[in-house]
Amino acid sequence: MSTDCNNCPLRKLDAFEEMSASEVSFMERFKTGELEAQPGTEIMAQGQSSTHLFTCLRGMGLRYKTLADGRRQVIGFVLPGDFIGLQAGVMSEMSHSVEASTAMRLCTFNRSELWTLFKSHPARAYDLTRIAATEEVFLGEALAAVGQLDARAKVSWALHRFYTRLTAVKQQTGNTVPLPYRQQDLADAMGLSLVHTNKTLARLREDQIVTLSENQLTVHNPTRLAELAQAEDAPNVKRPLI
Amino acid sequence: MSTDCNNCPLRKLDAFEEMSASEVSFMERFKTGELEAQPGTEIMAQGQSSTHLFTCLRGMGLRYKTLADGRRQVIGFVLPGDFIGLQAGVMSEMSHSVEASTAMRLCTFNRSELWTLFKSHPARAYDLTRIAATEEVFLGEALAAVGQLDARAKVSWALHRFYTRLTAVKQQTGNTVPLPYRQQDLADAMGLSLVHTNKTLARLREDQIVTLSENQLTVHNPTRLAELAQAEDAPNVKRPLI
DNA sequence: CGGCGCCTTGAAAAGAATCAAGTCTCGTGG
DNA sequence: CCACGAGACTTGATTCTTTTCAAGGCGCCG
Repeated sequence: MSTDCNNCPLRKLDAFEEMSASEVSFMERFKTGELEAQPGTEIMAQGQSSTHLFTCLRGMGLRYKTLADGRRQVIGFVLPGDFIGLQAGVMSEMSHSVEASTAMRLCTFNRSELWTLFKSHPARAYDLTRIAATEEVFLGEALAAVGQLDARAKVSWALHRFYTRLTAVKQQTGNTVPLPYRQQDLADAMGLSLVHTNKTLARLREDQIVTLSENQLTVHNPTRLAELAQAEDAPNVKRPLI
Repeated sequence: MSTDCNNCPLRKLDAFEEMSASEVSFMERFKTGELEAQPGTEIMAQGQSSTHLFTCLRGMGLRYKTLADGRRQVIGFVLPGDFIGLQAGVMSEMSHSVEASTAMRLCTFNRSELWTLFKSHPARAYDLTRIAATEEVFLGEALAAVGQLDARAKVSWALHRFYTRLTAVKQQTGNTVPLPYRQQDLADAMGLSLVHTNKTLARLREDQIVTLSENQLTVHNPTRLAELAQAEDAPNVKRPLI
């Protein structure tokens, strides 16, 4: 039932770093099990603590914050290989919620073991810090996109980022990837209204840049999309997997 | 000339955690010196690596990203106690630049010693991760503000956050704090135009909420400001100091 | 004195939000 | 088997927030 860390399908991917045998065996002990989350399930709740931490093994989700007035800001998309709950792990509580958009399979860890990880496996602790720093970079880019770009560029940015990340974990077939989010999710991610997001998507489709339908994103013109998104070409470095 | 970590003026503040004697002595060794940065100096540059990491001891600065089209997004404000260069430390390069707005005094550390820190001082490594996670929380809130609030709330949010943070490190006198940033900086932080930011500030002044002039921010009505900013009252936890 | 950087203010233009229907699909229950 | 309703996606019309354009003021320094 549960996947052995030795045979972790993610770690084989180019996107992730290799791990020494002793590290793998530590991860094997660190991992307490697996969890299947149904679409729509809230995996972690804003303001709550959690005894468990997760790594997304399969499926996709959404990170979001709920504001005092009820508005929602989508903070990011959870894709295979993403770590969930770092904040709950090292701080008192989560600053955002995490929800499953598709069915998701999660590796589970005990928060209480996190300190053991720091004490006995500094390399893994270092990796955790890198994951946090990577997340910070990501959020900085999102902030720049939401703050500075116009609607067309914002939507392009979100789709480009999503396409790039999903391609890195080999979820694409040709130039199309699954995209299990609603337009409302996209709108909430980029700070746009649903209506305007929809019209912007229609224009991108007319211009033969991307097509978004039936939970599938097809990129017809990757170059143009990257231009519109003002994408900074990341020097495709491998990232750690917890 | 250089401040002894034993007598660090910051660590005495309520905002920061205590540190054991052995930790202090490690920090003393970890710290390689101090640096005085003049206003306008670029302390770290986006896309560059750095052999040094810093903690801000005195003064204030600005983190920002420059986009492909030349626009600028201010990512955050650097205040006393803030760590600078975590990304350069654990990743190949910085994703944003850091600039001094006032004269700044910086504690300097060697990037090459960072790994020693992880190996020999797991508690300090844990603290570093918490700092990264805190930054992530911060950016998430900024993203929500920029994405969801209207101009008035955005400006209120920025001022409220600034006032709150600066008060925590005891830089206020009465209800006024120094604010060494230009309106353009504020505008770039919240994704607004300079003109609109200016008009919004004028309205907040008319409404007797805050006054911003001559590099001083005076908060006349803190309650109303927090309301407008939709501030989530943080459970004033102490944060680690590196 | 002149120029430069920053703040301020008014008017016009544009971009995005809101309002208001209407379509399509899919699952449910009569 | 079909009517029904919910949820997501579309589209047009209108409103309004925010940007852009333009110009003037003020303080400071060479």
